[in-house]
Amino acid sequence: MGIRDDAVEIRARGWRTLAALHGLIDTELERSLAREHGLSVVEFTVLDALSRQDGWHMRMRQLARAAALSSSATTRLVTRLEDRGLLTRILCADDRRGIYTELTAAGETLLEAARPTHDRVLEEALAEAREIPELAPLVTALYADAPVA
Amino acid sequence: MGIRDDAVEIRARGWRTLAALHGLIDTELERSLAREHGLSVVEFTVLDALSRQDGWHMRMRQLARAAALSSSATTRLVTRLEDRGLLTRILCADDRRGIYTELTAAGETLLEAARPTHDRVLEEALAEAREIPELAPLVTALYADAPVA
DNA sequence: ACACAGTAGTTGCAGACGCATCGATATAGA
DNA sequence: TCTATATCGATGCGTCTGCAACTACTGTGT
Repeated sequence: MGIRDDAVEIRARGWRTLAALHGLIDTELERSLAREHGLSVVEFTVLDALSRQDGWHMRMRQLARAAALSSSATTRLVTRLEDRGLLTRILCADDRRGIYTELTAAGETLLEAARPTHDRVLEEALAEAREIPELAPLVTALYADAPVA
Repeated sequence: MGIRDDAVEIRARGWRTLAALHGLIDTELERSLAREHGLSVVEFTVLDALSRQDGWHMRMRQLARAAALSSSATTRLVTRLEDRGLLTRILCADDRRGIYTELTAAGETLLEAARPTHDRVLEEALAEAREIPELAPLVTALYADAPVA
């Protein structure tokens, strides 16, 4: 058990910390967004990703990456949001295999309504995590990773 | 938009980074552990948590926390692993509501067999994440958070 | 022009999850 | 002591997920 095993253990510990912090935040966001706006975390993530996109449209595959979802899950997620009138599918003219998704006015409205909840709960969850010794350093690192200006 | 909004944006960005890194690692671990050992990430997490426990037993609720799972999911997860003979339920003598879970020899064996896969894929996933500009700083922070000695 | 490999998105299917609820036990208060 | 409240784990139910297979389209090489 030398340097090599240490590295393995450090990675494993880091991963456990990362997973624990992620789970904590995700769980609280899930509950609050669902209760107050009828949105899941991935749904919010997709709407948010679309709103931060130039021209407000993205292809399914980009969406899948942004939400860390499989393509099949993305299909159904987009279908759900489309059925609720929060976004629309737009056929790609140049590549007829592709499909663009774009936020509707209703989607934008709901997103902006949900954002305060999202931000508040995220802040609370991070504050809570800071009180847990194993998680505190990672929380600090998260703030430190902010862009320089 | 002053200091306050900056803080909100920094948190949101940090959360997106955290979620992206978690998703990347989780997806790769999931695939590899399933293919090579028939284990999901949470299943591995539970076996690993049990193996790092003094006396090798934990209560359901501790397990739920360690795996960031609801208590109902924990019940079914333990049932699955018990049915496969990887762990056993033990009634609590002092608190008859409680149930301890303990690794069996088979569980320990499978865990040790799966550990190399877990460690290797984790290393690969982190190396991959390091190549992605948005994720690289967080990966570095993960290593830096290692205990001093 | 044509076959072929690669990519985009959808669908069938089985498995896992969380919420709400429930029975059983523990603990605190009148 | 007896009742009220809280905690632990299990179960019914509806929803979401990934994998594998499929269709449709693109681009390359011959």
